[in-house]
Amino acid sequence: MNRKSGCAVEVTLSVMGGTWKPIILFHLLHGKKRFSELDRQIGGITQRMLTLQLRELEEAGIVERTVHAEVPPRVDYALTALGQTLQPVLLAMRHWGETYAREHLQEDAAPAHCTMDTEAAVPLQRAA
Amino acid sequence: MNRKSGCAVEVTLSVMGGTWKPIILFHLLHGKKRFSELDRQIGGITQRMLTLQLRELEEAGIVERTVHAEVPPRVDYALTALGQTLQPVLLAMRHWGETYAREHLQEDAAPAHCTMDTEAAVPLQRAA
DNA sequence: CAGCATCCCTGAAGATACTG
DNA sequence: CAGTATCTTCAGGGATGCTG
Repeated sequence: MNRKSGCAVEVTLSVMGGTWKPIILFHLLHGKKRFSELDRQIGGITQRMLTLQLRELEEAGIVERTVHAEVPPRVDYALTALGQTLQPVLLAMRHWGETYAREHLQEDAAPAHCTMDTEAAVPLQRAA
Repeated sequence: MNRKSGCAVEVTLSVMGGTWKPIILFHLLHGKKRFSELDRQIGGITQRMLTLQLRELEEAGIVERTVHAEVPPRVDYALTALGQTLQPVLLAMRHWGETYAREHLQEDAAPAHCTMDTEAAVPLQRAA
């Protein structure tokens, strides 16, 4: 746990900070996803990174990993109740990014898989 | 600009991501601050890092740098109107961090300089 | 399919010293 | 006071190949 100056912001960062975690979490807001789905939907991530990040999120109690004892193997990941509470943060980030891109970058909006209906996605279970 | 998978979240991250930027921005929510004030209030950051991060934020149009032509030299930093729009994101992060720390880390809340009255701080100028 | 193991590399961040 | 200038370290991340 990294708490350089003891700020609550850093606690959040230590859990969902980094290059990939916010993106992974964002895709999971949609609902549970399989490893390969995440792999495909998040362009550019390596399997190694995806695995590592998912493990860290799992250890922080943010995502839940379910292994189905089948052949071929199937594993899916979903946000835990605690993970759901990150929704406001993630949505705030997305909203800001969209506005910034639109008003300051003059680029088109994010592609469909990112502009997905997250507002109407999974309802918050613990507004904390 | 890093847009690996084109997500709006990444746009936000590219602007306010990293180890120090959120913390710096957080301290600036309070109002304008001098270089040395930030240096002191953010425990553990080096002058070099502080300078670098502030320059990047300045270039992104998030903070404004004001040089006072005096002796001894004085420079202060403040959020621009655009920077103010990050408030919701920052506050959401802090709020989540506080709750997480309280409920899952069983540690005391953040120190005073972080629990500062940011809710009542500078009002949003462009809710975007 | 999901994911480890290995090796490698870059770039973010730190330490320290100096200056207009 | 508010930075620069160097040098160094190291962890985040990439590529590839193998396996239960």
